[in-house]
Amino acid sequence: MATETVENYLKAIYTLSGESPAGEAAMSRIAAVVGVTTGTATSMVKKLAAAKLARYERFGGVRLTSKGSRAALDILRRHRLIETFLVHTLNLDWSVVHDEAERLEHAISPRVLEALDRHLGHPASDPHGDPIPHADGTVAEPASVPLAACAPGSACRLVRAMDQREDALNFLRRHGLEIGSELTVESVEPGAGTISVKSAKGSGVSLSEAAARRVLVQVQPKRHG
Amino acid sequence: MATETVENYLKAIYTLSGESPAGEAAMSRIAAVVGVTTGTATSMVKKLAAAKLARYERFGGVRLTSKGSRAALDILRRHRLIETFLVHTLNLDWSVVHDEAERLEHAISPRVLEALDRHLGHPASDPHGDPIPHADGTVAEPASVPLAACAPGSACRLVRAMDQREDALNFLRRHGLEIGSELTVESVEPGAGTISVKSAKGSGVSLSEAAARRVLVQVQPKRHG
DNA sequence: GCATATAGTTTGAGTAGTCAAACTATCAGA
DNA sequence: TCTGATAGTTTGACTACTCAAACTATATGC
Ligand SMILES: [Mn+2]
Ligand SMILES: [Mn+2]
Ligand SMILES: [Mn+2]
Ligand SMILES: [Mn+2]
Repeated sequence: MATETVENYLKAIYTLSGESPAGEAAMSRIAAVVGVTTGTATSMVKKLAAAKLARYERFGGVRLTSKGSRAALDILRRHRLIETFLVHTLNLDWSVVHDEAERLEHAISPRVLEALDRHLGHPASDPHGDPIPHADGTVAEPASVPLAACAPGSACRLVRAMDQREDALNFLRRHGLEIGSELTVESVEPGAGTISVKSAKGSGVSLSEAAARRVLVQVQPKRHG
Repeated sequence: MATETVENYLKAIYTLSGESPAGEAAMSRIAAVVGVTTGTATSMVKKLAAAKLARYERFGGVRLTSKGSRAALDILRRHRLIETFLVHTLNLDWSVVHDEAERLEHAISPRVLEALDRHLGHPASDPHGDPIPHADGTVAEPASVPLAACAPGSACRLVRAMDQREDALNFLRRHGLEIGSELTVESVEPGAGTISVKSAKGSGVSLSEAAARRVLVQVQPKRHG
């Protein structure tokens, strides 16, 4: 197996590539996510390339090989199953489980992982709505749109919170915004750069456009009548 | 916190000291348990001494300071709660959980540990009968005697399996010897160096004296009539 | 087209942990 | 008391990872 360090780099490159239009990860972003200097990231990426886990050329972007993606998905599966366990079985709050899973994901064996998956009933997504990759390396990403793209009056269901920092998740929870919450877009103020929504339970709340881009929803079909 | 490596040395020194009459751990035993050469163990023990976790002098034995013992008990608490979780919640076999816990024990935070303890109902002992140290650093070691010390005809209850190697535990399980099993000592053959016992469920079985020294029992009070 | 800010790279040095092999203290037996 | 055998120590070298700081390519803005 890869070392804990290598696993963290693979996960960082995978998620950054997914967020970028070019499908590439920038060295400085990798360094920031992993928590090292860019010089350190450069030398590590060279090692990943030598191990055929990443493709990379000097001053060009970094992307994973299929071998590297497969490994990254495996780590993501571990991470998300552990988060699900921490919330469903141990009753920890969704705002704290990310950091816990960040360490446990490197210590769990395939045997324990599959026992966990069985115990949880093979969940499709984690407490933040992130899809859990299957053991065979496939992932089903349910269709969804950023809340920021919704027109005023839209009725939607919150399906995923992309920003998993503790305070971001606490903010959502405090305002009745959880995975599965039904909400209505009250108004969009491009001038102020805010979006006001109202959840079924909980009063209305305003989000910045940046925050609303990191909250994914499914627009509800219109009701008859 | 200490590194994973340091934690493994502390646990090794703690358990070896407990097994030795002098209350000391020999360098070669530490090296064997941790899985390094004796030279490596020597240099690591020096670091532990510098960190006030162990006391040691050249060519003398190694023992933990109170700070070191406290740390070792904390690791043992994590290890045993994790084993208990793996058996009770995830239904893994008692013969495989030791190795799994060996890695997970270094990745679990106090928050997750206490949630696990709550979820399991604050168990007093792990699947092998090893007592689980309390969060305050105390341990209750219930009285017990080695099966090897029991006279023929004794009725006892199996309370602890000290040899946690996979094949040793599988052997016991296969012959109906589990934690809590009632058993009777049928005969002791000093010539052959064996002890024959019979469990309530399961046929009789012979153990070597060495194996019987690592199985702890409580002698049952005699029944009336 | 050229300067410069930015992003990326290289180098040199350091920490943590490890091994192989040369070496040394200790203790038991002759 | 000497002599090995055994257990423990030391040294030198290696891997994996990291940073600070000097350096360099690339993209932008004028
Ligand atoms: Mn991680
Ligand atoms: Mn998640
Ligand atoms: Mn361990
Ligand atoms: Mn145990």
